[in-house]
Amino acid sequence: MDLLDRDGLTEREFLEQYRVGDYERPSVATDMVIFTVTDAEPDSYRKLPDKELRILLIRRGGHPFIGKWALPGGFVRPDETTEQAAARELSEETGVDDVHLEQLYTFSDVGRDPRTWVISCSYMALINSDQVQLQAGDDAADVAWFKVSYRLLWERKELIKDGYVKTLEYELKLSIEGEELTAIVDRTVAVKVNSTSTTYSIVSNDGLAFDHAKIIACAIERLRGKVNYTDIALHLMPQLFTLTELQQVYEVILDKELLKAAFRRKVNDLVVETDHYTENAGHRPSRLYRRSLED
Amino acid sequence: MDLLDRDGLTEREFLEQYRVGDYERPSVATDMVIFTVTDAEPDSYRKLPDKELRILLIRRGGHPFIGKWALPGGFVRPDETTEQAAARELSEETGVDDVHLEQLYTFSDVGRDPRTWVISCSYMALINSDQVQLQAGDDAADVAWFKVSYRLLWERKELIKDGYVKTLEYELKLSIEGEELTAIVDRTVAVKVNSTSTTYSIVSNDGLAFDHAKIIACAIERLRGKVNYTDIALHLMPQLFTLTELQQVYEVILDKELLKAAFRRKVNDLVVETDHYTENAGHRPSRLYRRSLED
DNA sequence: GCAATAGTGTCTCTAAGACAATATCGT
DNA sequence: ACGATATTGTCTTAGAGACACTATTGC
Repeated sequence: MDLLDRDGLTEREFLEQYRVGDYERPSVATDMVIFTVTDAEPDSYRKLPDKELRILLIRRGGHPFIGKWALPGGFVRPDETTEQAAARELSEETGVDDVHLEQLYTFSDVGRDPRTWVISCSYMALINSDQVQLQAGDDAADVAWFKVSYRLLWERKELIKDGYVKTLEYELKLSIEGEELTAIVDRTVAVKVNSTSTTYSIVSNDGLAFDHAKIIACAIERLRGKVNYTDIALHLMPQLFTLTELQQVYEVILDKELLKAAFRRKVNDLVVETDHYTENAGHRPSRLYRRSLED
Repeated sequence: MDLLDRDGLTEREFLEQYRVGDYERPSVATDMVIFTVTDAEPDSYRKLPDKELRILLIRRGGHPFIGKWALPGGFVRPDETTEQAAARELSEETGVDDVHLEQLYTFSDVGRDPRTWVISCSYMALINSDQVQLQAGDDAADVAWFKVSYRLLWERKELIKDGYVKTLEYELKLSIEGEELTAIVDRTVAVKVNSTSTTYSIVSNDGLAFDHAKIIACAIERLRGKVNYTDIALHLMPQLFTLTELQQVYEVILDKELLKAAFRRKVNDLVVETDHYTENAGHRPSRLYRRSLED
């Protein structure tokens, strides 16, 4: 049963004598887009607070991109998977480990890291604000939860030979008290007879390190897509929540308003009602729900 | 504007003196799942041929996994992206370059390659049988287009503390004249209060190298998912095709029968009718369509 | 009572499922 | 004429969008 290769070696013999060639290898890192939802300050008494979608960024303390903000991340070790590396980073950075974690995309543009050849496998994590202590950082001047806004600025469709090219330009705005980062990201879809390809490019970028504006854009689009056909948004909710709060989270993710009746029908199977209600709200109390673990 | 780091260096100075550390780096490869559709031999005169979904595999000529079949792939070079590496492999292997190419997932299980630490960024390509010459290989005894079948064998749901674990077991069968490879792949979805995670594992595997059964399963699931809400299947069609042929392609991908009337309504916006018809079919001729380049 | 939110009812419109009826070729 | 496929029609059902109406609290 032991097959021999051209040199007459068995597989075991081959592996014993195997030496890693000295061709060049990249560093492989993971970068994480960690989302959570927070409450804004309510405008007036008895009004419900607005929800805000936020992601965690870290200010770089060394070159390259010193002083710029970057996604949390780090290099993958030989004894772990990229997913384990991402979970490790997440735990180090936020102290949380039971979260929704999902691989996004692997970025490998030549020159994306000016130091050396680095390929980044990006992940998205969703945390509810119960789990993580915001602003509580110790030396936290260099770690912050930025409010996210991602809006389509314009789109253009250009006909070419055997197809067309469609360009969508988005503005990504990340803000905290006293600081605002803005990046413009293009998504270009080239449709030809036999192929369709999509590429992202950074048009301008103020304050974000590396190609992280692309990674964040990619994460937001994934999140927006999945919100519509999965229960992914429930990972951003605390244990108990009202349907209005859930709807606000959907709205802040999708950046558009939803109809109440239709929304409640839609999420009906994703949640379970409890016997608890909100109190002292200045208006009619609301039933509290929890995530359904059925299906 | 030139910020200095702790050592008093500007970014330029830092990059000039930067040396790659000697911590371990992985090799990064791309593996490609290349799909196409072929016609089976028709049973009788005047019957339409059935469609078959196929992928390209290469028989390994050296250790490890000598004699087993593997996905085409190769290592990524420092001057190219993973996508360019995939396109290069595809072109070398099939001679085709204007195809639908899409990143799937990055696999990094420890020990997935017995030689050394290899992380694989997998891609899926869709080509139509017009573009590639099947069976035409020169030294093609070691390259073959395997017919694909991927079926759910059973599913189980087990309740655990704070959630449940759902396991779906699939049989992946790859066959050519005189050879059949079978792998059993489990997809396990663990749903807990704060997290949902999905993992694939290979239960048994007869004839496929590395973890390629997982990669193929991942590709088929992506293809099945996208067929329902994109025009991705049209990349498997020749320039001109009948709606019945298109329906057969959908059916062989999804492994289930569709209703004709509903199917035609659904794909109506994805195709454009032409003035051509099939001829000499032994029955009523069918209008030929082409892929729509609108939307 | 009033402001604000909670929760439900219903009409319409669209898309999908199911099935049937008719059309048109090659032999 | 017959076998096989092509193409269209329509009834039903499910879901989303739109909008309106009633309910309930704290102040």
